[in-house]
Amino acid sequence: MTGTKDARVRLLRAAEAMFYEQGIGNTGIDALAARAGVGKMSLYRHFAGKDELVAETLRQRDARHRAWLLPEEPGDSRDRLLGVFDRIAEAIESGDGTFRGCPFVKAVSELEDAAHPAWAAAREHKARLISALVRLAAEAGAADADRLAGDLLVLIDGAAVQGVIRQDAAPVRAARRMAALVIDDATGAG
Amino acid sequence: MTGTKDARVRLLRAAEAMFYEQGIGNTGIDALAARAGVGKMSLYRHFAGKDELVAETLRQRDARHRAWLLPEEPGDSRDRLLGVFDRIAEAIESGDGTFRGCPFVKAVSELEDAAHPAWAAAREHKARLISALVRLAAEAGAADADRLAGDLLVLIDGAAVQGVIRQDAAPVRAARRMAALVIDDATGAG
DNA sequence: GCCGTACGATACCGATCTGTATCGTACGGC
DNA sequence: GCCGTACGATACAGATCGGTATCGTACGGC
Repeated sequence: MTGTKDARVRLLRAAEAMFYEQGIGNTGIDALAARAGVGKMSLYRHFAGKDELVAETLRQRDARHRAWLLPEEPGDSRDRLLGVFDRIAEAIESGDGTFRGCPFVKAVSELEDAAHPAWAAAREHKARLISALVRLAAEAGAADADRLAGDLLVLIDGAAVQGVIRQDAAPVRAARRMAALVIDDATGAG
Repeated sequence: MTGTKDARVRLLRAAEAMFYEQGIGNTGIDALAARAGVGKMSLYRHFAGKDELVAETLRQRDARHRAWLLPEEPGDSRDRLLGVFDRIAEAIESGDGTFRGCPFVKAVSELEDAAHPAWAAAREHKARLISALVRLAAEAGAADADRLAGDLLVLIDGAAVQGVIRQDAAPVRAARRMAALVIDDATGAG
């Protein structure tokens, strides 16, 4: 390996940013390698091709994205569940038009072929996110934790999509309100 | 005009289908003209370019899409609002993997540039859909019809996105349940 | 019956795409 | 100190992209 940060991680970093900012189809291999400061052939030395790079990018992002939405912090389970919407609202308000929605939804939406490896990565991410939500829902005392987690994921994705189309956090706050309603309904709180 | 159905409408029909099925970026001009049974030059006789064709396709789809989600039918306003989710669930269950989510969300998600004419078309569609929802929400007796309509749109888009990723109508039914909860909460029903 | 025009077909343009081949080179393990 | 290897750079291949130019033609208005 060279003294530089390893071509592989530089490629993954550049790919993650460019795929998210400009779209996967609109990001060429040459531009990607250039931004990574890497020879084009290094891409094909480390990945089978662009599709595999896309999938690996999402796989790497999975844990980070979940940690961002549900950081490990002490606190009430209900607050942590609602915190997801605060993270999204912050991203919309602080980022100067940088927010482009859930990276996994975005990727899947661009890659029509459900057999694309990115689809598997996206589904795996959503499954793991659901697992985390189920755990918190159970901690919060939900009668049906699975159901509550599924409900929350609908609200999360809805909030992200609406937040993108209108560049506004208002729909996210609406989702947060509904989330509180649904949580309280599921936990028998008032 | 020739005896055929007018090149313009054939192009719009083919474009709408292909853009939705395979994505905008993945649909080439040549393939599009071929599927429309039209010479390639006819496309540029009727539209300024591909971008304008994309936008016009969405503009044409707007009214049809809203009529599909909220058909003009007699009946309780609350039922009509909830019917939106039944339409989506039907589309997922009947279509053999054909459902790919809201066409406007899909287009916007693929076209990064917010200045693309398709963005304006998508926003206009969502605005008109909101107006229709506000009207029904008011009819249903919502204290704050604007707020209820916004909430419902979050649920609608969330349902569509989740329905696509998992090819399953379960998230749509979850959204419908939440919609009922939110409507009753807003109208003081129980 | 003639003329204008919208048409389908096709060849072409320059740009860009993914992926490959081939360099010279600089660094690390032994 | 030498050798293997991972590297950056670059040229190239074959395909496809959006868009233009140029045909011959068939139809409708008058």
